Amino acid sequence: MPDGIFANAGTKALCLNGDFIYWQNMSPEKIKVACSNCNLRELCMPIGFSPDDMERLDEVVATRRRIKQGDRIYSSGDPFTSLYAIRIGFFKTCISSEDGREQVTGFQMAGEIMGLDGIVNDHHTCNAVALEDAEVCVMPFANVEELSREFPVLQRHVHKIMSREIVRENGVMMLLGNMRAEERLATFLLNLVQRLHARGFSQSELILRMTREEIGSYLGLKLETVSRTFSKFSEDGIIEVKQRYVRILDPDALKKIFNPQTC
Amino acid sequence: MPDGIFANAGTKALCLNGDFIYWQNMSPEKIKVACSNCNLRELCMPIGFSPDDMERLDEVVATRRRIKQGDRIYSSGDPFTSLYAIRIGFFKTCISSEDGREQVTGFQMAGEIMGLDGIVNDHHTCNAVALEDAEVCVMPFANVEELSREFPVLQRHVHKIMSREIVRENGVMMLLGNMRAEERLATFLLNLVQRLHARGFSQSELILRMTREEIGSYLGLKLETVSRTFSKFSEDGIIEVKQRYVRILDPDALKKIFNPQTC
DNA sequence: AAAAATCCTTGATGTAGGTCAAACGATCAA
DNA sequence: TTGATCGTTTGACCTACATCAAGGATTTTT
Repeated sequence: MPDGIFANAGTKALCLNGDFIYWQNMSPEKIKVACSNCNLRELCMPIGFSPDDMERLDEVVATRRRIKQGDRIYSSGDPFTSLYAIRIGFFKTCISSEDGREQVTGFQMAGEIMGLDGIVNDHHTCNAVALEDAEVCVMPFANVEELSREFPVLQRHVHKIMSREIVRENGVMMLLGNMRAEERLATFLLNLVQRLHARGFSQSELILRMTREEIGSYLGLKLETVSRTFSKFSEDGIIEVKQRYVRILDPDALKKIFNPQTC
Repeated sequence: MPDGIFANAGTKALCLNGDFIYWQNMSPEKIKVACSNCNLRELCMPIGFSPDDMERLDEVVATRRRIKQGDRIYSSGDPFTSLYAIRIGFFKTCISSEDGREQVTGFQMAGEIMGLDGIVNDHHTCNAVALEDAEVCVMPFANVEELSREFPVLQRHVHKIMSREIVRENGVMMLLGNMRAEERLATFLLNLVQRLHARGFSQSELILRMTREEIGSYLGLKLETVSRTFSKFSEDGIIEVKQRYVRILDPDALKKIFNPQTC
């Protein structure tokens, strides 16, 4: 199956990725680091700015940073300085307890913002690990706050991003507290594919960037259970799985598992 | 055992509650609604303001609102207008899925801020239910944002509050995803008593304001398991339980359960 | 004060998912 | 090409917690 620069290359990948390919052929130094000419800005920046304002807004982004697969943007305990907007790549955030247990707290893809956990204590409390080679926009939080004071629409945007994360985590609590394995995995798949679709990818095909163990950690399941549940879905004709490749054959069935009543 | 106006009346309750009693004897209309003369402000407002600034800051709080036990400040679906700072009382926040399953997402006490979930979609996504008669300060979010632009220290404070909630929920994910029943309940008790202690209450005694079922919902357990785990702790001499009353006899043992390695 | 409704406890039994183990497939380095 | 490593699948068995049930305690209603 095809696999592009982007996290999850489906049939639609190329049309969205055209300028990324162009961009990849340039050295990072030559790129104008600016939101105003970034084709992801409607994902990570507020919309409805005037061209003039947009130029001022470019000041939030200081630099870009490349992160190799397996490397971290930041680790638990690191001093907090910046938020990070994902340009390319796929990340997980995780925390680990003193006795070594790891909990994946989220998976992040292009256009999403990372680092919010660091604000409260001026230090990060989780690790942000690249699950594939990635690039992020570094937004020093001082810049974000300063411009937020100037631009109410940016201020509102920052608040919404944080609120969205709170609401997302509420949903994960529901998942971990109340759902059974099949429901958890169905929810997970539907959420992933929905976010990918919003980025121009297929709504039926995806390449998982994470291991069964990482999925399990996020969903509060062991990797064997994740694997078995994938197999179960496959036997039931709901999905087609081959290692990291997943094709959703019957999305309604997935939604039905996720919510038996309404569908 | 004594029980005051406040959520959890321990031995220290009275010394902190003196002016609350005074306040309760006044009609709410006569109270000057202001942070500047609120003895909880160091909990819900940034510190280090000049008296002049403090006066401006009083503008964030529009009114106060009393909520009877069992009533809600807001429900899922309600339009979002304001944040709420708890003055008196104890709350739970919860979400419920279409098929009726309820997930308690948090318990909130005096000085804590509620309503952040509503920012992202201009509607609330959870219910805020008073577990005892309560009173909150209503802070219209437009005021908060406006003053945030004017006062960087308030802006930073708002960001920290939201970040703190994100970090808290990360911790709950670890709890729900990785811990066993005893660890969950031990963590829960230690957290509760620590927050109460920060408010001047005993660090060994508390009155639970929530049912076993609500604790169970928060911890991803059934009420019977919560009850059994309480009994187990009691048999082991770690705590003393009598219905809603809990006395922690051996806090180190609780910490050990919570984290077997370090203690 | 009696009745009703909640909430809590405890016992008996069931099961979803964990644990342990083995084998298979894919990837990568030599 | 071969061996090593890592991730995945699948089977057999086990256990922590859920479920079902009954009785007791506490609070609320009448």
